[in-house]
Amino acid sequence: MPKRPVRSSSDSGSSRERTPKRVRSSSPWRIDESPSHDEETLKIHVLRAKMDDDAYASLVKLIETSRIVLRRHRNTDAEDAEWKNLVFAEDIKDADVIVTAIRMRQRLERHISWQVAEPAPFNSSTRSLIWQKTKAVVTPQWLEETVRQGTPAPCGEHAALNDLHDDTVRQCPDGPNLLVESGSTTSRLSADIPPSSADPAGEPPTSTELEHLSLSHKARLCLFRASPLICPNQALIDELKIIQLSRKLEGEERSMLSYQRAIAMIKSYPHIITLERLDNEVEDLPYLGTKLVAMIEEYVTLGKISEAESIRESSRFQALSAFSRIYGIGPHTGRRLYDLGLRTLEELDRYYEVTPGSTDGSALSSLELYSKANEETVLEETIKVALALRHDLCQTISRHEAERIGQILDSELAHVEQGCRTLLVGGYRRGKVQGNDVDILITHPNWTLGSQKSRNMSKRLVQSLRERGILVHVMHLAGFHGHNVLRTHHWDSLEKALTILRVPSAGDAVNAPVHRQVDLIFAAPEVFWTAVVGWTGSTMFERDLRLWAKERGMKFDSSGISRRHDSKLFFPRTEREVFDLLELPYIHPALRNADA
DNA sequence: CGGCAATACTG
DNA sequence: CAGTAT
DNA sequence: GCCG
Repeated sequence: MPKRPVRSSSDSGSSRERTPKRVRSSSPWRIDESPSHDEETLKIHVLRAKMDDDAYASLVKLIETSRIVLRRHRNTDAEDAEWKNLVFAEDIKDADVIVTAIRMRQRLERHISWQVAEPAPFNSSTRSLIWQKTKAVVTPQWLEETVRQGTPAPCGEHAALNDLHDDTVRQCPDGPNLLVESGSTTSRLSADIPPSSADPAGEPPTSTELEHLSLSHKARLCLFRASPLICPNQALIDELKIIQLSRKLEGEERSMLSYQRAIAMIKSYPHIITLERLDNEVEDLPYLGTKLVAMIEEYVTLGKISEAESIRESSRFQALSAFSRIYGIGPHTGRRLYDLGLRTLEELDRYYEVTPGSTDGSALSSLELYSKANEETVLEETIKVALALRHDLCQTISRHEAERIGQILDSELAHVEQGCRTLLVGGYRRGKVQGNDVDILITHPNWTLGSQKSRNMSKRLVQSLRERGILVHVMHLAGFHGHNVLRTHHWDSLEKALTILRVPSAGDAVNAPVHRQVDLIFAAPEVFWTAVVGWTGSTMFERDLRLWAKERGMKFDSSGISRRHDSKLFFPRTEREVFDLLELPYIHPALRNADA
């Protein structure tokens, strides 16, 4: 039975959930699951022999753009994972893993000998033998599979040579202990090959043993697929994304959703789409209907999608997409500004700064709709700030800086209220190395229902940050009042503050810090793990979660999980319990990247 | 042909 | 209610 | 735009 008894409110402090080992950062409360200071790389060399240029290039690209997690234990908890960047090793001697298409020992030795022979020309065959035994030697499928899953595939399944099978297994970066787990991971592989097997979405596993089995790139919901950060068809996705964005900007919500779903589908498709694969398999995937298949075919044969091209070139699209990057300007406002003749952000500057008293007649008159000629509304103020800071806000934020911002917040929190815990969520938790904003989830053990204690924490923190000159602007401050519900003693179970911060960087006292958008989410301890899942994303993953929950008579949102008929609330005590409760297979955050 | 995530704030 | 944001 |  996946269900857990529900613990009621106040004593369910999530402090129990911390893994005592592997707490490395300065704040003892920080849930430190993927710190950069612990970051390592997994070096991979690709033997060029017996591979055409395209295959070689795509493998190298796959390596260079990927990031994976190693799991230490059988039941993967996010807190027990370690990130590795994949890097391409020029020199085979530096590699931890060797990828080759060669399947015969004699040929392999020839190629490996060359490269070893260079620094140590004599006795190369002996030498090559030695370090074959220090590295895993695997097929390209291992790499594809690894990237697809976001975590190392079992080397035993992909050993390039039978002779070296045992050495390869021993040297596998997922470690010998994971191989024991296989059964699941391994047999899931074969799910690719036969078309067979019922759609797992229709019949979810009830046992955690079957979790991996239930993941299939053919599933309708991304909850049952593995969606890695980068995928083999990224260029195609970039094209479709243009069309998707265009639909959104033009107000075609539904069409936009279809593209988003198609993109998510492709995102979890583990192979490069060729014409052959398109005919055999891809065209039957969910959400790839007539129109999308036609576009994919166009892309596969011509290397581009004409509609995407023309959208890219259209000045309307360029203007609308630029406008919509400004906080507070969405599709509708963007189109109206465009209709007023505005085309660039510089023109927007003038618009929002010049109060619409009178200037040139034509366009400006209708601007009165915006501000009632008297007070500057909050929205306008926010738009002005966002416009003024756009050069900062558009710069991407490195994971390193995101983590640093998290640390600053930790220390700031510490003197606002003792005992806070924070967790970096959003894209960074899914493994992104850069992003446009930073999402930080905050909780406090004493944050309980009846007690006023540490409510208003958001306000106090905001106040304190403002006094220190760190907080520049609050876009939006919201007390997210739980489920309206009757007998829910839950009032402030979740609040959020969307802010602009300027965090002084440690080493650099010279340059002014860049303004960053930081979303602070405050969750009561009972809903902490629900909030974690709700704020880790990706967007499609969240939509599918809610969809799935609804189909099963449950209601999911980041401030709580409840049963629809009786509104009974559930308070999962780990992230995994959230999945169990919804009868879903656990998916590591790194595999929730269902958006482009 | 209806439905597509769900919720809160602003104006 | 429509629009925007998460 | 696609699904049930």
